[in-house]
Amino acid sequence: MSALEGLEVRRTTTAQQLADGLSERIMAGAFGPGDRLRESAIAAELGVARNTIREAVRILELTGLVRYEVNRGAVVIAPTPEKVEALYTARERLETAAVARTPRPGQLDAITRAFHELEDAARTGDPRAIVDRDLAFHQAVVALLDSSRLDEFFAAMTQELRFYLTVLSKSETPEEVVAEHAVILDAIRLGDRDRAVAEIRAHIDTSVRRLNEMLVERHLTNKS
Amino acid sequence: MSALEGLEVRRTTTAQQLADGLSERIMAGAFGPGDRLRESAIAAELGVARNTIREAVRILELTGLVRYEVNRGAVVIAPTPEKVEALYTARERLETAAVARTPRPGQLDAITRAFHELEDAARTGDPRAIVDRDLAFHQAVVALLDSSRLDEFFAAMTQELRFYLTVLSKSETPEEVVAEHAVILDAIRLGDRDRAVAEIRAHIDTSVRRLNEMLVERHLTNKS
DNA sequence: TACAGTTGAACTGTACTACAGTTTTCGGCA
DNA sequence: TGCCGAAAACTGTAGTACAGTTCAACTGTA
Repeated sequence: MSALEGLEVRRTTTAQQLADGLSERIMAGAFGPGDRLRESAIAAELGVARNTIREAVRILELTGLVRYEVNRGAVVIAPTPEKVEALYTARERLETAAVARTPRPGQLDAITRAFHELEDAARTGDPRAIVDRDLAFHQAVVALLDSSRLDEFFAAMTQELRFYLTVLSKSETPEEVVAEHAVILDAIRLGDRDRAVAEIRAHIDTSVRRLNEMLVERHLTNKS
Repeated sequence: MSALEGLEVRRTTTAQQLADGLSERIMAGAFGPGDRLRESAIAAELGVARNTIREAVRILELTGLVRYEVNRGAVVIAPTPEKVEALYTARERLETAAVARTPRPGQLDAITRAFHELEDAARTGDPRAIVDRDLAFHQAVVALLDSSRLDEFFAAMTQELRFYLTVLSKSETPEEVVAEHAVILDAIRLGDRDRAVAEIRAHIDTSVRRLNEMLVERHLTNKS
């Protein structure tokens, strides 16, 4: 079997590929929040039929990056204070529940590794990479819950959040980011559950506050 | 604004209506787990175009009741021991995290109310109603987490679970169901978090075990 | 100048047709 | 019985068409 290791045929559809591609573009900011995805335009530009684009966008909808409005088609989600709040509340519940559990050794290692990768990213200073590692760290924390379904759910939220962060072009020095996560990791490693919970809370609190500030700011500049 | 309360025009598409209808049929058992939803057949029967059915099924996919397989189209999800396990694990994590929190008065009332409705349903003996109230009780418990996103996530899982239960035609006397939930409610009302967590665990444990037994049974009878 | 009403272009939602490539079925063959 | 290959059934995609909706520019009016 090893001679055929990794060999695989196409096993995907045009619509799926389009969905992936569109997802990337949206994440990269090619479409802003609230923008409509015009089917005919996209179809023409990419040389595919409109119904294929429609399928692709429906697939995209699964990831939560766009939603359909009747007679307006697919619209890129837009962050609002309420949505950000709801997202972070869910995160807080999951992450605090996670750190309240006794970690298995492998899980601790995974979190520690995630932290070190965050440090590495911070050194390079690439904001995009930092955000990625930041979210990966939290994903590793949620993995403490030992639930694949919750892992998936969190991953979906992460995707949404990453988009918001991209849109709002986060501001925070890499050192601060690392420091904030270091205390969380510390508490987890020491087995100090209460402190871990408190640190997670504090971390999420400042995050949501900062995000909302950026939101108002963006709103104001958009008005002008 | 109250003069226009509840007023709303049609605001829905054919595909959405079809999705709702199909969802009902699937839940009612018109399509068994693993069954394919054949587009042309459905389209012809309902007198709509095939791409409209396709859209409807994509919408259905959002609820998790079907998933797409390349070149096989939409397939109704089927319970497997692994899936049931994963589903219940996620439930356990959420519900135990929920009862570990201090409930607001309104929340306690909601749970109590849900319990009484479960009792009422148990008296009628209608299995379908009992399952509905059972799940509603747990939804009320998860609401303790105060997170709309988690409420939605749990609701989606509930939908999936309800389907599994329908398929496997659950066996358990109404009295047992009520008794199991009564102890949970009790623990919550008394503010005894540890016991609440333990009761939730026990409840979910027996549930998953019973479901898996029914799964094996079904598997065996299907083989014959 | 501000504003309500009208109009037309741009789009979405849906239908229908077509066809290549895949899967499934089914009858025969060993 | 179990395997094999051809036919049938079905999915994925393309392309066209059109009614109904949305939106923005235009018009006339106060």
